Amino acid sequence: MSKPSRRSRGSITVQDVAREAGVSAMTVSRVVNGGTNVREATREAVLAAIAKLNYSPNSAARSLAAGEATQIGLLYSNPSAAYLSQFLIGALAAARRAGCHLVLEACEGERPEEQAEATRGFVQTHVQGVILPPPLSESGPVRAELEAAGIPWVSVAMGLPPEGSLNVRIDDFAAAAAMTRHLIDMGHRHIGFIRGNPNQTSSAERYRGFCAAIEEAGLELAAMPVEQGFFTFRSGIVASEAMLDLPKPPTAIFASNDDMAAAAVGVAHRRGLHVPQDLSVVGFDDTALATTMWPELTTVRQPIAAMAEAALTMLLDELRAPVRTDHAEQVLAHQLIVRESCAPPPKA
Amino acid sequence: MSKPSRRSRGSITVQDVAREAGVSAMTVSRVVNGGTNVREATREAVLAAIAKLNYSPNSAARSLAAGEATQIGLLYSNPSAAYLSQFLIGALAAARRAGCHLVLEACEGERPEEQAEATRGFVQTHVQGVILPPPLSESGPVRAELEAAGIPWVSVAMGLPPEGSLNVRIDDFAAAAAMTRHLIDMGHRHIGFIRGNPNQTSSAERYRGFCAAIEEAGLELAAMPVEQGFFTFRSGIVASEAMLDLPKPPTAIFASNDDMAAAAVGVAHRRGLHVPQDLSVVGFDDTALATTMWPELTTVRQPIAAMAEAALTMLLDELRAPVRTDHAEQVLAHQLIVRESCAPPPKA
DNA sequence: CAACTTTCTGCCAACGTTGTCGTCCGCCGT
DNA sequence: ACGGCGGACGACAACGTTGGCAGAAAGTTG
Repeated sequence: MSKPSRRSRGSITVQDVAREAGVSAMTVSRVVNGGTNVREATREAVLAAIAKLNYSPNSAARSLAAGEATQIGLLYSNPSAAYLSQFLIGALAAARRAGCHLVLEACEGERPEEQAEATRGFVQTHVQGVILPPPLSESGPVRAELEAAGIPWVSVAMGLPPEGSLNVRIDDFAAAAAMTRHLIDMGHRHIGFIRGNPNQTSSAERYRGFCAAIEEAGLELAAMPVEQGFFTFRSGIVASEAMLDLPKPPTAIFASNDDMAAAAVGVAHRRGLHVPQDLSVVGFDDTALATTMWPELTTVRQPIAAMAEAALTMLLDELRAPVRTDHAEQVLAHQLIVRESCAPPPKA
Repeated sequence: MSKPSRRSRGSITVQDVAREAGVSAMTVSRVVNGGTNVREATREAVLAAIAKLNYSPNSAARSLAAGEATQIGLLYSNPSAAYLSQFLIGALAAARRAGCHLVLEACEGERPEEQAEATRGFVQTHVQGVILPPPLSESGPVRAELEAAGIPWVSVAMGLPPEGSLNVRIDDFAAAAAMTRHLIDMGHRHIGFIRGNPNQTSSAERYRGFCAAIEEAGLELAAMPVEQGFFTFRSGIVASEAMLDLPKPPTAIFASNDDMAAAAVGVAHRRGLHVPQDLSVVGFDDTALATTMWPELTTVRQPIAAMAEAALTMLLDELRAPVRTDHAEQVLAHQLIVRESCAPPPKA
């Protein structure tokens, strides 16, 4: 017997499967991927051999041979940690299936130069494509830098994506409208709205959704208190205080994200208002925060992990496409999550 | 000119660098990794060529040729989302440097069979090693399954790791003692403690640290209210209510994690107690929650990302070691984060 | 200066997979 | 019945890197 090889990992390869099934390695490969032009009997034999030997393809060899994109960038700034972890889970799952690596890069700064800088650091590491979760999906400097380097990117969760961009999102407008309708259906007629950070188009879309539902119900939009927030907990405190200081405070507050909703609940408690008996509060995003507060928050759930997966898949399709596809958009379904922070308004 | 190759990626390879530097590909490889036995002049020439051509090694080819471990499992259950995102960031960074893939698997269930099941699913995907963040780092079924399959693993953040295990952690005992001392230094003499989930040894260690600091200060341990919690927000509510219902409630509450501390703050607010004027509350972990509440939480920060990196590195060392190293342990530094939820006790 | 040791460096093969292209076989139409 | 055609499959090379070995260069000693 010849000594096998100096550095054999002893793992099962296509060759082993091919021998077992009595076919060639190429046929095994064909069965494993897609499997066009393989006779049914052959396929079954191969599948049986795979099962018997417990074969799993070597992803390194696969990437090498196929010459596929292997480094995908993910530029994150500081969305809520809960958002990021869900996002990473989805992206990782898709990346592993595709056999590519995720390259993370943090971009903490707000300033344009900082964002451009982080992006350049990225370009130099030879990533073939970039995924941009919010709020960076809307950052001008980042996109300009990628454009200049000729690197394709996918924006995630933009409210209103520009024409010709690759993006994955939910329908912020419809979700916000549905939430507003839920409040109206409960009997609220005086609803405060805390807007999101204006640097994201989803803020505007959510506000639009709110307005549309109000008018659709025949209520007077101008009578609704609206405060500007910035998606941060602190901005939520300021906005809610302003709202509750009004001569006629609202009976419900719709905050554009969970952090600000949590702030509203905190402010209400501090003023001796009970939630939801005295004041209903609802949020948006369904982050972990929504269930680590009391009462638990009624909110809108985005399928974050699924959005990340869709983004990565879209990006890989783009990279592997022989010709540049001009534009792709995917809108995933959101979900209204009803918990305990919302009740009919107190009797006047 | 000969047409290059049917599937040339046009990327820079070692060959290009070698040609540019006037050496062989092997020498380039040696310079890139470690660079033992290369003359200084040669090294410089190679580095110059690398810089000039902007070369970056192909990780797929590298993994393939070196035959290194490429699939590392990460079995996560449901620690706080903030914890997981930090953990993933650290693990991903290390994984990319090492050129290996992270395989995630969720393990939501509490029941032993569910945990064993999730682990088996893992074993079948041919992961070479597994990282176990808390609370799974202490799960008997998971570890038994891995042991049976002969897959090495690294436990992260166990309080008191067993002999002969690979693990990365902080000193929970010292951290809890330091936090307790901080409260005592502020003047508190009557401090309540909410214990963590008994399924994790870090809970016991944190409690030990608390006790040690109390006795060290000459206070009577038996006089301190202690309630059992389970690291969840809800368990924190129950524990804090019990504590504040006491005839002589404590002036400060030390919760074994941030979620339970947030619950304590919520309960206090609901009873009209101001934090920190009437009651000080401190937590442990420094998750995102600590800064999305009001007041912001004094807590202990674990270097989560660094722990994940250390765990992955340790695991790879283990896998590549020719002989099984018997035992490795790494204790990273924690940090006391002082914020606003803590003040001297009210005058009696 | 010769003989020997040590440090460097290059050639070849191998890692496990997929793309290309050619061959073979059977089926169909005429 | 024969030529053509297309589907199924295999042989071979290539992907970019690293390990083993051998040979060259440099340094050391008598």
